[in-house]
Formats: sequence, structure tokens, C-alpha cells
Amino acid sequence: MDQSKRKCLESKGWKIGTASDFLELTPEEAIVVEIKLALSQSLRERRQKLMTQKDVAAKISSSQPRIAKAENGDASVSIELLIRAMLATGATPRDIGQIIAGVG
Amino acid sequence: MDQSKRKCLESKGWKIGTASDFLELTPEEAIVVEIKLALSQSLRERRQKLMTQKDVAAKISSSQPRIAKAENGDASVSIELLIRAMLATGATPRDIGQIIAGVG
DNA sequence: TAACAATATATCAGATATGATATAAATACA
DNA sequence: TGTATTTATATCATATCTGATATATTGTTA
Repeated sequence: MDQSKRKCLESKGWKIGTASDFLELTPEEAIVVEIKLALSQSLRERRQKLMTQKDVAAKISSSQPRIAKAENGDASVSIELLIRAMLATGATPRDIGQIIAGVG
Repeated sequence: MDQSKRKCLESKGWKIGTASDFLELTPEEAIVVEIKLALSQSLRERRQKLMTQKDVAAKISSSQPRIAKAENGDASVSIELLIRAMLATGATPRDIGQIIAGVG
């Protein structure tokens, strides 16, 4: 990973150490990060076509700020919240599965 | 869902209310439960062929009891831990995506 | 431009998930 | 049978994730 991507991730709360790559993460952790970012991106793309962050939040009893963080790839957002938000946009398990399958 | 399945889920900590179906869960929550159970099952199947719960735990800095809970579909286990455990068995994002895509 | 809607950022207390530990129960296998 | 291995259950302090709230920023539209 290049310098700019690392800085980007760090600004969102990801702790990827001082190395210039994912070397400080186990392979499993690195893939989890990639899965989260893929879901995050996809959530934003889907949601923008259909509704506001507030709408998504209401459907899953969350809050607009939390959906903003989800879409921004913030490290504090769980995979579960990302999936719940995706589902709120009408995504199916099939849609979500395909996004995850496309990682790596 | 029949009575026995409901009792089974409840014994694992799932709060599905008093109804005889998933009616007390939002559609999104119900799907999340199904995704967790699917990952849980798949984890056990994959893991048993390859290694012990202790082995999986070591690979992802978790503990054997936690892996046991993951395989038993305990409600306290996050999707993230399920995915990390799957990855520890050698599952790829593609494998995981297919399992999720098959829900519903 | 002004006014409004949408999104981003900051903070925080409460809830949930965590690994660790101890140990019970089950399973394998000599 | 007994003994070792594996898995399940219970408890707990800590870390992480949560929604709520306030508010700043950005974007849109009159």
C-alpha cells in the first residue's frame, strides 16, 4: 500500500503501525479491513441513489452520524453495522456476499 | 420458524421475543441472525476437517472458549469474529461471500 | 445571496463483545 | 477400563462499539 492510502486509513482510526504496508496486521486482520472498506464504499454508492443517511439510520435504529462514519470507513464501525446499513438500502444477502467475495 | 428452533436460538442468547416467528425482529435484524448462523455452521464444518478450536484461536489471538461459542451460534459472537475465524481455517473472501450470498 | 437540507466531526455514557481463566463435560484412544 | 485431548460452560474485568446529542461543515435551491 502506498503512503497516501496508509495516511488515509490512519486518519480514520485504523492502526496499521509504522510500516509502509499491512505488515503489522495478521493476514486475517488485513482482509477484515479490506472487507470493511469494500462494504463501506458499496454502502455509500447504494445509499446515495436511494435515500439520505438519516433514512438509513431510522430503518435500523441507528443515527445519522454513525451512518456517516460507516460510509467514511471509520475504524469504529463494525461489520455488523455495515451489513445492517446495506440491508436498509435494500441490499440482499446475495449483494453483500458478492461484495465480500470480490475482496482480495 | 418452529417452536424447537426458537427455543434453540433462545438458549444461545438470541432475543427473539415471545412470538413464534421472527416477528419481533426487523427484517434487517432477522437476516443478520441468519448470516451469523450460516457462518457459524460453516466455520464448524471447515474447522473440524483441519484443526482444533485451540488452533483457530491461536491464529487470531482469540481463545478456545470463544471459538466454541462462535461455532455454537452464540449471540455474543460478532460477525467480525466469525469471519476472522473462518479466515483462520483458510477460507477466502470468496468462500465467505458465497456463504453470505446463500442466506435468505 | 439567504435559507435549508445533508453530511461530517466531536464527545460521552451505556451496552455489547472481548480474551483470559477455571473447570466441567464430552470424545478419542491406549 | 483409564487417561489424554478436545470441546463446552461460567465468570469477569477490560476494550470496543453503540446511539444520542450538539454542532460544524458542506451542498442545494430559492
